[in-house]
This record gives sequence, C-alpha cells and structure tokens, in this order.
Amino acid sequence: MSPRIVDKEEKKKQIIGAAMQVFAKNGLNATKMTDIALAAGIGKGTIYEYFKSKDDIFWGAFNFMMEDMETQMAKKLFKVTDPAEKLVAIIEAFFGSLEMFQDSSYIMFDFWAEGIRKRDDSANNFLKKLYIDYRKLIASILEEGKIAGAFRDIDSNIVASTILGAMDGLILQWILFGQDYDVKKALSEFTNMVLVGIKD
Amino acid sequence: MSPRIVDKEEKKKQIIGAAMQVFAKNGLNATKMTDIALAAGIGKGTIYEYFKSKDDIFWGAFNFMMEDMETQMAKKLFKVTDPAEKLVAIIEAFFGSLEMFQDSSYIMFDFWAEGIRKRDDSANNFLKKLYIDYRKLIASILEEGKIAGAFRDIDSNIVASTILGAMDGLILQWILFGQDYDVKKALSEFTNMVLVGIKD
Amino acid sequence: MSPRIVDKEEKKKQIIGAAMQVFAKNGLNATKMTDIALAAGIGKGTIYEYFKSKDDIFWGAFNFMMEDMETQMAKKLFKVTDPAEKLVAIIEAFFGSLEMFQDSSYIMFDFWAEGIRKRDDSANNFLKKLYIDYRKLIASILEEGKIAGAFRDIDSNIVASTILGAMDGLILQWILFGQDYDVKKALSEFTNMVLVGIKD
Amino acid sequence: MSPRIVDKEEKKKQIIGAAMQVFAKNGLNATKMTDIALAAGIGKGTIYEYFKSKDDIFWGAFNFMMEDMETQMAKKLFKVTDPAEKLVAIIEAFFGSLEMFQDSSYIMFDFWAEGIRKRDDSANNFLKKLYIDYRKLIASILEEGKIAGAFRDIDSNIVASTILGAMDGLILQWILFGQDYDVKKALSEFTNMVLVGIKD
DNA sequence: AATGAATGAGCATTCATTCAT
DNA sequence: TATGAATGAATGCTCATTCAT
Repeated sequence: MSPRIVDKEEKKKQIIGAAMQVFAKNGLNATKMTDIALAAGIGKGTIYEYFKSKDDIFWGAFNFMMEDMETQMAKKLFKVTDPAEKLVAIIEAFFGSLEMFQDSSYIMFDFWAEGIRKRDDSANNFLKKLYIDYRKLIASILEEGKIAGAFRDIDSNIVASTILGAMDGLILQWILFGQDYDVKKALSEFTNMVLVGIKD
Repeated sequence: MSPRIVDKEEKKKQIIGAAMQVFAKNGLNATKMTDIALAAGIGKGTIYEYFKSKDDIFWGAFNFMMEDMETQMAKKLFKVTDPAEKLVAIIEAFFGSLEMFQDSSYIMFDFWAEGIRKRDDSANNFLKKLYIDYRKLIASILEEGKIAGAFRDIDSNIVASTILGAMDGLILQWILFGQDYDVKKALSEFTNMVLVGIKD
Repeated sequence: MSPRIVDKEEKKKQIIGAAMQVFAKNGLNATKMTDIALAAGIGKGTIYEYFKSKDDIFWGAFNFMMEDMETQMAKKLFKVTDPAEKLVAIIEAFFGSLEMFQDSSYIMFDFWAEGIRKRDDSANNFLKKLYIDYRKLIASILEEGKIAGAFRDIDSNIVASTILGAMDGLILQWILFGQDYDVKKALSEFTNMVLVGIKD
Repeated sequence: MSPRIVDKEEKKKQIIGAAMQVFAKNGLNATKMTDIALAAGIGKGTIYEYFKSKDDIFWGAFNFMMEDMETQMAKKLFKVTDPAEKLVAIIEAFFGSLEMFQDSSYIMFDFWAEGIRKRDDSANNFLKKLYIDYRKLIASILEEGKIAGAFRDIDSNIVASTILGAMDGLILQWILFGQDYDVKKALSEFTNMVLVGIKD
C-alpha cells in the first residue's frame, strides 16, 4: 500500500554531510553532482528529491554550519557572566564548531568566496550582515566589561572588529595547517594578548 | 632586446589589470574569457597570444599582486631598524598593497579559495609556503625584539602566526566593508593591542 | 468474469479521462506522469499497474476517442437511407464526438502531430489508414447518391477527400476558437455549400 | 587581423533549412540539437551562435514559412481584381508556399500542436490571431463579391472560416498523402464547389 | 493492489580553446 | 599580430520507469 518511508530531514543532513566533504576537497565549482551522489552513496537523481540545485546544497551546508555555531555559542555564553570569560566563550565556540566539521573545513573558503558576492538585496550581503551581528555581540560584551571596570576605555566597535578579524585569521591558519598548527596555543596566546591589551 | 618584448609585457599587465577587475567582481568561475576580453578592450582570441589559459591569467594576477606586496615591504623594512617599527612597517605594507588594488580586492577571496587547493607538490601548497615565509619573517623580528629587551618572553612562532592571522582577519573586514570600515583606526588599535600585549 | 476485471477496465478509463485533460492542456511532451497521477487522484506508480508507458496512455486515449466516434457514426447512419442525409449524419457524428470530449479537444493536435509519425509498418501509417477508411465510406455514399440521381457526376474520391478535409478544417477552428466559434452555423453553411455544390 | 567573415543572416537560413527537415521528420520533441547540427553540417555549439535555443530555431522556422506565404500571397493578390479570382489566388498561395517546403511539410503539425499552446498574452494566442487575420482577408473579398453581385447573400464571416477550414483540411491530406494525393484536382474541385456554392 | 522514493539514461546548453583569415 | 567564428567536451538537471514496502 505504501512505499518505503524515509526521514526526509535526516536524509537531507546525510546528503549535506557528504556534499560538505566533496565541496571541501574540490571547491564548489569543481564539485560535480555525480561526486556528491557517489559520496552520499545514492543516485544522482535522488539528490534532486531533497535539493533544488547544487547551489541549494551549498547554501544548505552553510546554514547547517552556522546553526551549529550559534547553538554552541548560545550554550557556552549561557554559562558565564564575566565579560572576559564571555569573550573566551565566543572564541571557543567558533573553533569548537569548526572542529566538528574538521575534515570539511576547507569549505569555509568557498563560503567566503561565494558568499561575498551573493547579495540578499540590492545593497547588502548576508555575509556582511552576519559579520555585523557578531561584531555587535562582541562590542556589547566589551561595553559590559568597560562598565564593570574590567576593560580600559577602548573603542568597543573597533576592538570588536579587531577581535573578530583576528579570529578569522587564526581560523584561516588552522584550516591551512591543520594538525601542524597548534591552534590551542595560538588561541590562548591570542586571548591573552587581547585581554592584556584591553585590560584596564 | 627588441621593443616588442616591452610591448608584450606591457600588454600582459593591461590584460591582468582588466582581468583582476572582472575576477574581483564576479569570481573566477563566473568570469568568462569574453568578459576579460571586453574589459581589456581586445579580442577574445588575442588573450591567448599572451596567456595560455584562464588559469594562467588568474595566477598571473596573483603573482603580480604578491610581487607588488614584496616590493612595498622591502622598501618599508629597509628604512627602519627598531623591531616594533618593523612590525608596523610589515602591517602597513600589507594594507598599502591592497590599497593599490582597491577595486579588485574581492579577488583575494578567490586567491584563497583556489590557492588552498592548488598544490605545487604532493604534500605542499604554495599558499602554505607563502604563509610560512611571512611567519618566519615576523618571528625573526620578534626574536630581535626579545633579545633587544623590547618584547617579553613570548613564543615567537605562535605570536607571529597570531599577528599574521589578525592581519588577514582585518583585511577580510576591510575588503568586506570597504569605505565603511575605518581600517586605519582598526589597524592602529590592533597594532597598539599587539605592542602592549607583547611588551616586556 | 470476476468483478476485478470490470474494476480494472473502469480504472483504465478513469486514468485515460484524467490523462486526456492534461494532454489537452499541456501537450504530450509537457505532460509528466506526475501530472496524470495527480489529475487521476492516484499514485504515480499506480498508473503502471494499468498502462505500460506514457505512450500507452496516449494511444489508449486515441483509441478511446476513435471508438466513441465510430459508435456515434454507426448509430446515426443506421437511422437514415437518403445519401444526402447520410452525409449530414457523418458530419454530425464527427462533431458530436468532439463535443463529448469538449475540454480535451486540444488533444487532437497531439494526436495529429504524433500519429503522423507513428508507423504501423515500414510504409504505412495508421492515421493514413484511418483517413482512407473514412474517405471510402464517404465516397461510397457519394456513389449511392450519384446512382440515385441525387448528386451530379462528380469524382467521388476527390469530393470525398474534399469533404473530409473541410471537416478537419472546421474542427480545427472549432477547437481553436471554442465558444467564440459558431460551429453549428459554419457546419450548416458548409453542408449547404457541399450539397448545393454537388447537387445534380 | 580579422577572422573569417560570414553572412550571419544567410547562415541562420541555412540552419533553419536543415532544422526544418529534421523537425519535419521527427517532430520538435524527438529532434535533438545534435541532429540539427549534423543536418546543417556544423558543430553543435555553432547553432548557439545563431539561435538562443531549440525553441528559437523552431519559431524561427515558423516565421520563415509564414513570411514566405505572405510574400507569395501579396504577389498573387496584386495581379487580380475579380473577387472569385482573388479567392483562387489565396488558395494557390497557401499551397504554393507549402510546395516550396515540400519535404518539410510535416513540420506543420508541430507548428499547430505547439503553436496552439504558445500564448502571447494571457487570453490570446498568436495562432488564433493569424487565423483571424486570414479570415478577415477572405471575408472582405467575399463582401466585395457580394457588392459586385458575383456572390449570393452569404454570411461572409462564416463562409470565410469555412473556406479557411477547408483549405487546412486539404493541406492536411496533402501532407499526409504527399504524391499519392492529387491536390491539384482536389483543389480545383474544392474551388469549384465553393464558387458554385456561393454563386449568386 | 498501491505507492512514492530511488534511479540513471539522456539532453540542452555553456564556454575555454582553437584556428582560418 | 589580432580576431571572432567554430567547436565539442563537459555537466546540471529532468523525468519515465522501477521496485521495496
């Protein structure tokens, strides 16, 4: 009476997982639908039962990753109240999420290269917006710290973007050098630099 | 020796300049040879008199940019001896070069996304090597500073990569936000943070 | 003998009815199996329990329509003996049948376009044969009329094909213009023209 | 200095000619771009230098045929003034044009099947409009004839559409039976029927 | 019997590259 | 040297059909 039953949402995730590996390895452009199908262990046509296009998979993967990052961040931020600890929590959430997608981390470069040109409306771009959101979050923590007397009188927005930028830069190197790069140490060194640098 | 040679080289640069604009605007993949020809004001076939392939233009552009960066850096480093000043010189050279290619800056994202996967030999990748070179340069300056008693006892390699990463991150934001991003201020704030952070 | 058989046949007709609507609306090519299933209110896979292929449905619909036409014609011809009345009966049967499939009438164009190329044997085509059959039928009536002295000495075959052709042409316009085309009037005008034109 | 020079317009016609043969033989749907390229003796990609899509070729062919028909009609109508002769001129122009495209005549069926569903605006269809134009032309000639006392008091619009329909029907048979169908005789018989039928 | 999830053959179209002029 | 017309390899996507349930 009824055909096989599948958990659509679960299968979407399975395809995204497979696709992320291939995207990471070869880049968006060099990744062929056949490769994704092969990696997912399904037929080429089956992909289209779950995604409208190659692009749809790509941005599906992006959203998947961002959602994970947000979840991790929310969890970590929830536990701490001290501004300095909050900064550390944010930094750790960023890296923690990437760690989850370890072998797909190269995909970040494509997210950047593609995202930068994908515009939501005539003037703005979703990647910019994402950046602005995080900058605001960090800036608000810095303000908290200033009021609490933990940080000196810095320009919160500028320092926030500096911190954000530095994190990106570390992520780049971490992705680039993988195992060979002692990200933990760099991270603690960086965090230290930041905290010392902005301490009151 | 013949003047033709000079013309050839000049025309290659003209094509690279045109190509960089188009690559920056649309990305490597979405850029068609026709677009480049149009932007350069020449015929599509003519491009092949100067470059072997689209890739050849792309990496030609990359080398062009890197050479300019190195030239700027050499010039600035030549003038200073103080380790702290040297760090500032390096940071400024990075941004100065990007400023030169202002309207093509988005091309950086493609250099990253493509470069990360372009391997010179089985194990190593030229982008990695580039990174390692700059890290060594910065680390050596940090060592100088430590010996001179200007910097505290930091792990030079780790801090060097942290500085490099932070610069990348700032560049990303600068590219992303363009005019709206006060890179000079962020830069000075960052430099300040670094120097304070590592000061003895 | 088992009631199942009746159900099967009934369901085939139900599917054909649904399919005809979709074929008529979108054409053979643009009609997808999913559309037919949807229109028939059954699952896509179920169609294959009753038909071998899309083509099978299409030609099933054709046969269904032809059979209806023949039935109507037989009924009408059975009642009359006068050659002129017989001609009118044939003409009316053609249109009567189409009227039955009113909202599927566009399907006729696909029957033509596809049928013309579907060959039963290497040399001949079933649509041709159908045509020849009807031509013979009309010609035989014309001969009757000539013998009875009702029609003048015309070339029966030529006039028959002319009448047949004219009917097709009227049908085309009727389908094309639907409600806006007063087919009854055109029909009576046409019949009049024919009868006057061939009257002894 | 300059690449090979081609007469773009001439080459478009060459491709249309080749395409018409293939369309006629296999129908729009079964015709593959490769077939057209092969028939035209060019590469598959070259077609796209001259046409945007398969559809573009198809409707290009339609327009080509219609333009030829109009040219022929204009030429023939120009020479005559008598209403009865004008009718004959129109009929002959229709057939003359088809004769020109003799071996492509089956394409007419696809023009019908596709054209009927291709709408220019929400309510109307270009094929309908074409029909209406020709009906008007014929009706105006009939009116002329009535005024001149050559035709009896018929409903010009109805008779015009009848004549148009009959022509279509004859064309169908002519296409269907080709050589075996004495279209000249059928035509003269039909013309005769019409003229006798509407004679005052 | 009924279903819709899975599939891959098949095709329109794109575009880097070639080459006749 | 410069050009753009010509090309076909390459690929995203469609959809009739199959088949596990």
